[in-house]
Amino acid sequence: MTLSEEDYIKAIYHLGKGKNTSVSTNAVAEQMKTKPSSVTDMIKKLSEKGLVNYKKYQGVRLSESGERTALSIVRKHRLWEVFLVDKLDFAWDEVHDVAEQLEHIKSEKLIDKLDQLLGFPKVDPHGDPIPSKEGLFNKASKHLLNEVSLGTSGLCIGVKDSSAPFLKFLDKNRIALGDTIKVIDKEEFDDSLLIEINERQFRISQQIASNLFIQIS
Amino acid sequence: MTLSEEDYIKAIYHLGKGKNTSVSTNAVAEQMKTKPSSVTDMIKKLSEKGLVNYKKYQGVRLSESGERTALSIVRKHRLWEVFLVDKLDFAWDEVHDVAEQLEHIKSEKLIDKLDQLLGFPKVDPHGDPIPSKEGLFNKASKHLLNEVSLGTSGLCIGVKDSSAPFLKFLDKNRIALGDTIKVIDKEEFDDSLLIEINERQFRISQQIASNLFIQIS
DNA sequence: ATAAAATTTTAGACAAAACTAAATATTAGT
DNA sequence: ACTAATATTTAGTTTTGTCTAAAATTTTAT
Repeated sequence: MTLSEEDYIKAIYHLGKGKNTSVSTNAVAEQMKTKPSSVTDMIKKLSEKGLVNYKKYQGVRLSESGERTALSIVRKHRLWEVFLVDKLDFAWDEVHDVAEQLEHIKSEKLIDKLDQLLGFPKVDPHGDPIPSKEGLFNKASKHLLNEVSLGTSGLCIGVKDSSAPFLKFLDKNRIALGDTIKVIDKEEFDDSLLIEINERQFRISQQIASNLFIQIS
Repeated sequence: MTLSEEDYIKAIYHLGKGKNTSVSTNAVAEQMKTKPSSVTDMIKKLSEKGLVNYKKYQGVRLSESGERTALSIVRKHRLWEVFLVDKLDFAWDEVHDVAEQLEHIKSEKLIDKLDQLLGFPKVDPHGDPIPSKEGLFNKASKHLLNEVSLGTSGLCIGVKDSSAPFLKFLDKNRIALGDTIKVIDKEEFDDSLLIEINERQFRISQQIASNLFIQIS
């Protein structure tokens, strides 16, 4: 597997996850910041290698083996993120680009030992689950904050958007994974929420709420 | 810098280090396991970028900036080796290939933090010095075991050949860095040595001796 | 000193992964 | 159902790093 092939597999995985449908050429092109024609070329190659199922004009879908490959890359990415935060004191908004490079390192032993060093973590610094070696997830039930009913409280366990600007916003507002969040009130006009975290009450917009996962107590 | 450019810079560095002379195209080709014509092409590119000094038919030599680049790669390689051995329990004969990949990861912060995590080591698991961020070495005086005079004793501080077979041989014979070695006798016929390590006396060939560095007490 | 041998460079090609422009297929709007 | 708009693929180039074969230069050996 070349670096580029791995990037495509990961892109197709992320675009297709959840939905049970195939991924369009254009969507992959946008994700990969490349042109649709380049995507077609690469998809053909991946298809010949049996990593994706592809019929002209019908989009792509990962095959069994493509899925395994994707999960192994995601596993590596997330373990490296944990390493960067737990062992090297990176902030959670600084890890993405480095993990993006580290995920391509080829050594099964390296990843097994890293997993061990980190104490077999189940989630990465953004609360995303780390697939096991066998490609299995912790399917913990989690809810977007903007979708839970008024009065609900729960543990903040993850973010949907893990871009640096959003994570920095959370830091600035002292919202961290592990905090208990309670939804006090909802404003009908703009769907903003009044929430309580550690005795503090404040208002967050719908955009913020729709990117925070909580586990309902 | 592409991956390939970095590999060439490193190869030229290793071939030229010590000697104060330029490196031949053929030598680089052999080291890189590629053809001389490919080397010529790459050298031209590196020369345009100011990383090497090159005149047709006269071999190459790293420029100031090429040297800095090489040292930064060597620093990364050796720090990762320490990480693999100290933190992930790799054996010293298993680290090379993985470090070869890790050395290309681009993040200054990553390397600084790694250095800190490891306690600012001065040498890698094979006893090779780790350049500082500024590209400075610990120029500890070390001697090849086959070159010291009879009766000399000292600390085993490094290996010249760090290939897996040689390192495995040392493990099997319970010779490790940090051991005190004394040269008891030398056989004129084949230049083999009778040495003493931890009360044990045994004979090693000239080939072995010429790949062990000691620091004379 | 010069011919033979070895080394190095040039020229021309190829594979991977990207691109642009043009052609083709699908989807959507009326 | 048919046309317009959109999405996708094809064809033909480009760039990077490699290769082979041939030409040029340097070194070695008589």
